Amino acid sequence: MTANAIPERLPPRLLDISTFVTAQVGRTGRARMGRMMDEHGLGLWHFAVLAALDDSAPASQRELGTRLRIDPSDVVEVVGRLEEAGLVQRERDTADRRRYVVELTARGRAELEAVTERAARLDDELLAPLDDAERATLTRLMRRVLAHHDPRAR
Amino acid sequence: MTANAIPERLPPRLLDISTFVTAQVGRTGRARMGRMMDEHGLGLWHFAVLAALDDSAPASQRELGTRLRIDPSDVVEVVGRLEEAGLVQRERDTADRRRYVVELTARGRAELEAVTERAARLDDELLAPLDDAERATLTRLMRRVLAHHDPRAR
DNA sequence: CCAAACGATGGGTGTACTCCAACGATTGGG
DNA sequence: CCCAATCGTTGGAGTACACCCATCGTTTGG
Repeated sequence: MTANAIPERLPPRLLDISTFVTAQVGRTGRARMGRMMDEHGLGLWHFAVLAALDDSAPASQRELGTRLRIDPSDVVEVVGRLEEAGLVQRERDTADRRRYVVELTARGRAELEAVTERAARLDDELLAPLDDAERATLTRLMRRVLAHHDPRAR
Repeated sequence: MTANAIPERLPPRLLDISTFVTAQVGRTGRARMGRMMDEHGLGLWHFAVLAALDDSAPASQRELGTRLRIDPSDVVEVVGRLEEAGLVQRERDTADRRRYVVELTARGRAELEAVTERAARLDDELLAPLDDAERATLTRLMRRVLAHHDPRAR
């Protein structure tokens, strides 16, 4: 009589809502990424900032903030930790001494490379049940969806 | 010179990570659902509980908790608000008077119906850039992915 | 009949994430 | 030369979420 008669199943109504399913998958994916970054002593934001610094030239902290939609107040902490870890370099702009010029260091670039590699592997784990073609399809569709809601994703 | 030279674009490195893209989409979807539920005076948990009560018979609060992975402590508040709103009925189990039997009321069922309808419309908005076939594909793939990570989704 | 188990409840903790107000330093325009 | 605006910075508020624990009434089993 101790056997639980309740099936450990989520309500069909919820499973029929793509938003719910997507949010759940996104949540677990984000959690895994977070745990992975923890092992590198960094948070998810740090990864985003490193990536932003890599793909476009050195930027001021404010530019980083607006680009990644992080509040300027929070950028301070993120860049600060990255600097402490020796992953970025922060120097006053000689032209405008109010702003900092934030730049990737060699170590920062290497770390970004390593994290990117691990992220790709986590992606594989997340989409494990899908074959290559299905993963490509899913990724393509999701990117279109994201681009529709966030112009920055184009 | 006031024109911002920084492109309002997310770093390609991030966009190449399915986990990131999925998490972003999930975030906006969840936010929209939350706003919608707010208009009904409820939170996302309340929707989940109503759905759980609808699809399977009346359950105890503990069963609801384990099924939806909500801490028993938190179930109390959710069910409490639902009862205040007249959407569920809470009575002592005559067989085991320790437990409550939580049940949907007529109003609760109607509210669930209304919320489900609105959720479906929000789903359409979320997947707006995709045609019907693509939406079906995406939903199917995402459900398989979720099922892989959460046995309750099968 | 009494100790152990169970469900419901209330309270509190810790952690992210987001946002806002204010300040010193600096710049550029009037 | 002065004043408004900008940048980085500090500090803190607010919310959401997931936990954990102590308590109380009830039931169960020896």
